[in-house]
Amino acid sequence: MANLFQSVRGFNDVLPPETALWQHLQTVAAETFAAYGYGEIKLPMLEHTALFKRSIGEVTDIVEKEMFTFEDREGDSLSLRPEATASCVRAGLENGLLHNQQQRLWYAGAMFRHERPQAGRYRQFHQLGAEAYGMTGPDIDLELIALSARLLKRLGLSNLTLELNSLGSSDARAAYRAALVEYLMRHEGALDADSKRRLQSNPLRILDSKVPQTQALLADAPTILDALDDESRAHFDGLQQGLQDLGIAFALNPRLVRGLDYYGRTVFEWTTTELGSQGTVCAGGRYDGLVAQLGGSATPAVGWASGVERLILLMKAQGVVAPSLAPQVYLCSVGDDARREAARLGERLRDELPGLRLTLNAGGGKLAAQLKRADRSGAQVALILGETELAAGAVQVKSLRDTNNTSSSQQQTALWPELKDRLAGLLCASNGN
RNA sequence: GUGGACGUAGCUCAGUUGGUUAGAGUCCCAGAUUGUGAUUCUGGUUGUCGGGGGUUCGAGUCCCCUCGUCCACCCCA
Repeated sequence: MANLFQSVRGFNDVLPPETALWQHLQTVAAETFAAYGYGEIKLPMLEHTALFKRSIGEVTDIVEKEMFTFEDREGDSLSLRPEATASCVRAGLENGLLHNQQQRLWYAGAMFRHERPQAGRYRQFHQLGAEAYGMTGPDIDLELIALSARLLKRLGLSNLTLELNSLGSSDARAAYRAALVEYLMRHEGALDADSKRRLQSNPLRILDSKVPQTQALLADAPTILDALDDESRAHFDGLQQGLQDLGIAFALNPRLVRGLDYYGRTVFEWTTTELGSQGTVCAGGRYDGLVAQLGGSATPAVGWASGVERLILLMKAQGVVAPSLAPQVYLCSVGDDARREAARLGERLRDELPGLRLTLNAGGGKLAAQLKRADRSGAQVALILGETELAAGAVQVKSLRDTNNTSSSQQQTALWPELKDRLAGLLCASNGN
């Protein structure tokens, strides 16, 4: 054990039964995206490093110190994607998806960031995301938030807070940034070291500092919502109106900013207090400038991404149970002839009932041992095929779960042709939960 | 990247101020009726005490290094 290989730090295996939750999440997400007319886009995990520098921003933490970057055999600098929005825009431009048209896209996949691992934060992690292109008004911002709200709800999650802010136009943001810097400079002595450093590199990030002293200082700082330009103001008002129309509760948070440079106007986050310091479960916003910045014609865009591991963690914390993938039927056999017939019977039942989950006993064992495996497998019923049953063309159908039934209903003999109907009834019953 | 806690059978954990062949529960396997599980009883398997080095007559217990997990910071989904 000690000598075995270990996985790379922060790169985790996901095992059954947890994978059932992942499958459930994937299914619900695909259905929800489809319900809003979003099409799935599959994007590569590796891109030219320059794409991320250009989109996310040279001086962001992600680009400066968190990317898995390396040279390939030709000497090109490549990076494992730290997020998918840049790839999505690149793919949209490269495939002509963004030229004078609207697009609604979603993606799911692994992302890579070289951070110190922690629960809910891994070096390889997974995101689900949605992006919409070519729509300027707040209606599409609203749609994306409603979509995220529906997804979270359908996953069975609750106690989440939607935080909302607007970063305004780039001009308004620049003006606000200057005002904020000016204010903070006047109180520079009271700033923590990190914030002082950010004063130069990325002053807006000071807004979400956790240092109490800095927080106190920010209480009297100018707020970005007061600095909004008229157009952004109207856009933001429209979005809030829409959220009220749809009954989606939100909390305005003028300190909500993003770590990626391309965001402007609407930004939002779904947060929870049940996941320790990794409380953001879904986040996004508008990035109208990015398409042009990556070489396309000016194209408005909005999107969000959600951390799958965090969603799974929260689902577990809130007791969400995935539909069971455990076998419904476990087929036991006694004796060589019966074993061979059982294999045939198993295949036939799977032919007749395509949704059936049937485990065929393998590796021999006495009947007692086989039934023990049947029980542990989670199956509803065990089928027993021994020499007597083989001769009669029948099996014993033994219920493993109904404890309060009479013994006669717990085990009955059924002829092979009857099995399809017997098990079909079982399928309906167990799909219900 | 910074600070802290932790790392003992597959799993959950106990191992007193360093002292002989390292324990429990669970799981797994076998038996307790010859073809009947989940309950019960009996027996059995499993560990280089995360890895490496050091101190010591003696280290799971102390020291150093290293790897990993977790928490907070940081960052963000």
